Amino acid sequence: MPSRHLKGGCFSLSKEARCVTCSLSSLCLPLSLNLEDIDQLDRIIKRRQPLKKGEHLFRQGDAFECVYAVRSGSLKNYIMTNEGEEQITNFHLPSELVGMDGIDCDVYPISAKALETTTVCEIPFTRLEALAHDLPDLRQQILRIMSKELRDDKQMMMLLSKKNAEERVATFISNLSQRFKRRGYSQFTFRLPMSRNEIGNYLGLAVETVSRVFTRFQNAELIAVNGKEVHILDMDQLIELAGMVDCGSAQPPEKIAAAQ
Amino acid sequence: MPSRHLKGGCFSLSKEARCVTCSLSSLCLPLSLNLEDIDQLDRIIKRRQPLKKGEHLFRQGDAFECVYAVRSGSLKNYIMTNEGEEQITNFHLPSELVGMDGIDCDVYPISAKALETTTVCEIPFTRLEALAHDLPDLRQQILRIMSKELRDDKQMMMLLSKKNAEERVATFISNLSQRFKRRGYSQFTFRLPMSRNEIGNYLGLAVETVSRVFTRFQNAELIAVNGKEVHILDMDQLIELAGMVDCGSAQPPEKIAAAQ
DNA sequence: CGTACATTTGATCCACTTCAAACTCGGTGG
DNA sequence: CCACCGAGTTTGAAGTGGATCAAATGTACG
Repeated sequence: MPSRHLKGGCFSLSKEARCVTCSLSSLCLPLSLNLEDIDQLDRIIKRRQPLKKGEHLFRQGDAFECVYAVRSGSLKNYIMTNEGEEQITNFHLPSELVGMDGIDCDVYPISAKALETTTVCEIPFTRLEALAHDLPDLRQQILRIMSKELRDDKQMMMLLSKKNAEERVATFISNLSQRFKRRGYSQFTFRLPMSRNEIGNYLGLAVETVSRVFTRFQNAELIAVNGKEVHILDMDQLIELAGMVDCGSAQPPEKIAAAQ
Repeated sequence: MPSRHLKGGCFSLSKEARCVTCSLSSLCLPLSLNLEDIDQLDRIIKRRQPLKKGEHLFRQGDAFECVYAVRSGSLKNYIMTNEGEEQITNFHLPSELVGMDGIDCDVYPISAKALETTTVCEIPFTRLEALAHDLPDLRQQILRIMSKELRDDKQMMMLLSKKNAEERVATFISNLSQRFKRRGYSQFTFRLPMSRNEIGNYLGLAVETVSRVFTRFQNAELIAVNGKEVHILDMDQLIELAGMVDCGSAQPPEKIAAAQ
């Protein structure tokens, strides 16, 4: 299989930290690259020390230099309103790419902060760009990732402008569930890495409203909640309640839309 | 004084319709390309017959084949909720690129419809991709355009989840004003290409609310409105009211964020 | 010049926010 | 080992911004 020799200088941390052996590679940047190309990508990626909960990966206004792939843990992205309050724009789970919206600025337009202990792969953007010059598949994958984020953003706009509180929370939970599933975790039982406050901020709701909807869902036996632990008891109804399916958010674009 | 006509750079269509002579090229895809490269880009671009008001450029679910640059007129993008109502996700003015969020689907995830008589440049995506293989500047420009859209989307999320009705409308008007200005039109006097209904849909407000805010602004002598004609009387206060500056939405990323 | 549609205005209603207070839980130090 | 603290969460009560309903006015266009 891998004809290439292991690159020199892989000690303690870096030993296992290679794209070829990474269980997330099929969801991440290396997708659709062949082994040699993955190896090239590997060489420009730095594995950083884990971030502790609450630490920033980067701050709005920092010089834009790298994009990052989450390896474990989770992050939130947020921007600041001019009154100084934060608006969370995204949560990131393992395999997801962070920082792509800084490409045409010299600085990151958003901040990224760890919700728990989190490890990331650091990818210097200029080197990624240079590599993409030679690897059409990598280029395409970058575009795919960005256009997927664009589509997710449109779904989020729809949520914020058309859905009521229950639909928002149902959408949020079922979306998380699908993402966990894709990453090999249970789709029915998981731990929310973010606080109620952060959920509310993200969904455009007051904390109290989020809390109330959680209890309502619990009473309706849709879910069972214990602090941050969530069990989904009735997935069908939850998705039904969520309203619209997040087409393309969880699954690759099969022939879903073809039916239309 | 009435707003000038949109001079997308064409009288008899195909003859004048070349990127090199197009007045929009500095805002559009050719930005930062040299003359030769522009010429190459030119060759893959098709100029279509103008769309009439209400016609679709493409529909959600159509096979994804091309991206489009608006040359004159304007478009709206929208997605359908599963109840069949539309959610407008964007309005597009001349020089703006449409359809990039379809890249990783086989189909367009949104619809694009003309708000008025509109001409576009049609760019077959596979050919664009092939060309981008040889032109790093073009590649970068594509990334820039997409990442700019990502940033605009985050701003929109902030608007939808944190701003009240007046702030939303003020943001909307001042944002349009800046975009018109960049394109060489008056920033103080312009014609809204969309209906009140569409504004409300886009901003997550009921039509009635939009209308009320317009009259309130008019009474406060912030703006003067006559149907779709808008005069901005007090730009400073309007921007003040809009709350947060759309950093990067209108201007290229100067050293705005550096101050932080 | 009249019909259909878009916009405006007024009156009422309601989902969510806000304010206030109790409760839970993980951690910490006496 | 347990009392205590503070942040996060839940619950209750009251207030409100914008939605909805209804109707009048304005406007485009065949």
